Amino acid sequence: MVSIYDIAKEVGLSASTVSLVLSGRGEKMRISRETERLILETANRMGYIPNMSARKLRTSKARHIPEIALCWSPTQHSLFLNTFINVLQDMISSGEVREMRFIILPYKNGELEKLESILITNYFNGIVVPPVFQEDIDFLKKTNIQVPVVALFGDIDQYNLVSVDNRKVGKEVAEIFHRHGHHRVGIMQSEEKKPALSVEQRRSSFLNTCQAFKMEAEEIRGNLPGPVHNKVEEGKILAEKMIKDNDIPTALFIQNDLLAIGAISVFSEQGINIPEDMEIIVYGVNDMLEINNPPITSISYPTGEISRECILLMDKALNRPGTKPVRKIIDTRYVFRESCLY
Amino acid sequence: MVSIYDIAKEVGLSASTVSLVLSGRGEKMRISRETERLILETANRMGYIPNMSARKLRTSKARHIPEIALCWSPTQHSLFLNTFINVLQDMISSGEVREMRFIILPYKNGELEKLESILITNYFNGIVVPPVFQEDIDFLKKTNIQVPVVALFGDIDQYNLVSVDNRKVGKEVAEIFHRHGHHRVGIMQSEEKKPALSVEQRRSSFLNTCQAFKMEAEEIRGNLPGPVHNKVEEGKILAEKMIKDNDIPTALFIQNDLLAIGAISVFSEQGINIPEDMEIIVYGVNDMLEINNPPITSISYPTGEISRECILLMDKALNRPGTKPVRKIIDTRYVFRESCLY
DNA sequence: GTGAAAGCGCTAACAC
DNA sequence: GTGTTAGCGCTTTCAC
Repeated sequence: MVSIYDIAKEVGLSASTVSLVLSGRGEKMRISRETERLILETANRMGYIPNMSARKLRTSKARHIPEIALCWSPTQHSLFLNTFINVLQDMISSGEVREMRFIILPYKNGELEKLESILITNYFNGIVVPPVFQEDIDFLKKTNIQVPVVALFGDIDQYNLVSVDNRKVGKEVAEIFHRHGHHRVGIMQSEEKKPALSVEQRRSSFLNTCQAFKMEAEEIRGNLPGPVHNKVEEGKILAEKMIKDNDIPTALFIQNDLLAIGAISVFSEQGINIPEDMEIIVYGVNDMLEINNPPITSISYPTGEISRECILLMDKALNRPGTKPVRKIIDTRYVFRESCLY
Repeated sequence: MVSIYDIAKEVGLSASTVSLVLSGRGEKMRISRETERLILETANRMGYIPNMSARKLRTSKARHIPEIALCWSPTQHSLFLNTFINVLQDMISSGEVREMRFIILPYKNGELEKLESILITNYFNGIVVPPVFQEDIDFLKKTNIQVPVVALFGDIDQYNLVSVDNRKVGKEVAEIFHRHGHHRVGIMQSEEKKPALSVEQRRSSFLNTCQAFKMEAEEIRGNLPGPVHNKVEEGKILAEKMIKDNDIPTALFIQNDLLAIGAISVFSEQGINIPEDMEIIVYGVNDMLEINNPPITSISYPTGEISRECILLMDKALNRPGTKPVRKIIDTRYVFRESCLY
């Protein structure tokens, strides 16, 4: 990497002159226009990029602001990151937690491992990571990270955890359906090559509980015409298949809000009455569910609280490094509406 | 701020011993258990937080990775940030642009100024900022930022710009309505204390064009019962007001997807036929619009392209600092559906 | 087992 | 106008 010394050598001047010019104070310090031009040009030609670590180290009179890596995968719910940022700002400006900065480290589901070299360099004061696949969890388990880690999913002993209890959600939905006297229920989720582990946990727990209650439980599956990027569309396709196969359970658990919106629109078109013919509970949050006719019962991932607890935990971990990891399970929020009353 | 020297002095040992212990290599270097415990405890008690700038500077054999500030306000569309991250990852891993890291700097609409001290310290290799209110633009205009800046909105001569032409959108929608022979049209937007400047630009341009075409244009306004956080709900309220006042134009431009979903659900309940009684064009993107009955014509903010161009521009600016700022205007994407055919 | 010292890239005070 | 020098906080080599 090219430093100001390289530039200085190249143009036959001292590093301080180069520094002066590059930080835009050449004029003020009365560096000659010719020198200035030469330095700028050379820096440009040599592809100079200032090393912010050096600059910060040299000039910061104030304290160092902790830098936290925020590993992010595309399948996180889009609302989550926005919420996280809002909550962060509120908590910092209210003085509830110390100032900290989040650096985005993108990764793809199942490929968290690719960030290994970055994460183990210890170039961050902390790490926030929502693992999605088992591979990501396995990677975290086996990797020895020296800085505080807050995971947003997964069973990893050595790190802090803020999460929801997905198994409990699956179980509870089945219990509600059982309490309502259903004998034939269904569960619908997106047909991805590989589902997120959280989806899988809710699913298996739902199915197991149904079995325990002797309810016939069916998984809604459909052959999709190639990859479907649009979950609303996918919901429609799955619902159409149900109807075609005359496979209509009396209660349905839909694992995604967009999927639900698509499916429900088909049900209402096809004259399936909700909740009379079929009760519906949706995991996810979407204003649409509320204004649907009838309004749809939903269980939502508490983005605000998760963000809040995550930031709180990171703050504590920064202040008291080496303390035992904390596991914080946040309750999901049930909003009972007409599609499936309590 | 407390450094390893402070700790060393406190425990009466040398900085290198402290460093060894704190970086978890005490065992390997056969530091005594007692010393180790003492150092750890003292560091904890004194609130030691490692200075990553110093660590990076000292240990990085590799080149410095540019650090870009990403100013983010809560009103940015939630999908945008996710898209940005995905696009970023693709572009970096494909080698299209150099590696760079984004640091999130949250700000509230109109309060970008509060980031001034951070932004002018030059602690970042670049800055990406989507200003929302005029105050934010004014702040950027008057502030002398030394590093490359890519703005995602606003007329600011000295910085790069990647944006859409909001005025053109407003004008074009009015033109479509005129071409379809409408005489009485309407525009609906969220009743916020203070609208984003982009919304305002589309609005005034729409209204001006309507006037030029001698179309009667009406702004849909409603007294909301207190603050409405839910835009779908707000859309319903506004639509209900239209119906109550018997104020139904033959063509309507709705400036937000969620607003539209709420409004349209009311229209269809109340027997207003789309497009026969009223044509509708929506600014925004939502899978819902596509599966509505009838499907809704929409104009979407091209998050992917904007992200792409923004990252491309930043990459160029890093490689060639001091080159003239570029203004890149991206076309919005029209998807004509039944609610208003081309 | 622990300490001394060098040096990462940069800025700024001061010297000339 | 430009150069010399010290030092930001940390890690690491080498010495003892």
